[in-house]
Amino acid sequence: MKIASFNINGIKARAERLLEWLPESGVDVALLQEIKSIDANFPRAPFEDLGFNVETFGQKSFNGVAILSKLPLEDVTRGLPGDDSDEQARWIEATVIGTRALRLCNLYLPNGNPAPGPKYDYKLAWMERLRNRARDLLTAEEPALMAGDWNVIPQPEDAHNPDKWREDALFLPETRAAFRRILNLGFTDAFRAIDQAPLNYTFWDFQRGAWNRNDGIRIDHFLLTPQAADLLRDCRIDRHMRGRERPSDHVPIWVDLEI
DNA sequence: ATGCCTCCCCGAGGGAGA
Repeated sequence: MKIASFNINGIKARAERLLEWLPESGVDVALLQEIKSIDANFPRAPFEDLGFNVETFGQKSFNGVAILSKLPLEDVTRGLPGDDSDEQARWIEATVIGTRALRLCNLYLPNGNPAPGPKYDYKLAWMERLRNRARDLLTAEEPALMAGDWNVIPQPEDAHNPDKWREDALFLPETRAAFRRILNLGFTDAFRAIDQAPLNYTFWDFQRGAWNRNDGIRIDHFLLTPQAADLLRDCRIDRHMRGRERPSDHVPIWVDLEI
């Protein structure tokens, strides 16, 4: 089963790219972030015509996540547990059944800039809630994954120019420590399990010709439970998507699981 | 040193992104 994560930076602006990439890539499941759309305005029909089931958790203008799946999606839940007052649409879960069940958690982690400040406080609090959900996933001892735009640069080799990011919410020591606290519960960073090389990025800024200079960062990640990691066949980044017409600033990353 | 693009809202120009 091939499962991708893709921050599309607006479904209306990216529907065309997405509709050509889905058949090309042969993904079974696509976890989308930043749909920037309310559920009612998500253009479901063209994706359903390609054979995908569509589950969305959107909001007006900002954020918003969605799951496209060729297999039926079961037990869909919306919103990260732990704060009923949180109105930002950044988390959706569902189960797909292959040769066995796989729980999918699709996340759009807060950016957190400027740091310090209330936005950074929100990011760290959100990561603490995420850690609680992650712990419960491990307790189940089943194949599960948490994937999406984590807005975390885990290590210096995950940035072309790490010094530029030293004061940034994506790379501050406290951010990286919070990410490690989740990872060290017992998850596998799927990309690093497959490829340890530097210069592998998933985001390049629109400005300053970042793409042409490969001035990128690796911030889109797949974290696998041990039972999912046992099934990992491959994990790759579709970096060619950044060079297409009217691209997102992120590109897809995908895993192939033997399930 | 610097938000230099691109998206959203909508129908001007500001907020957000990372």
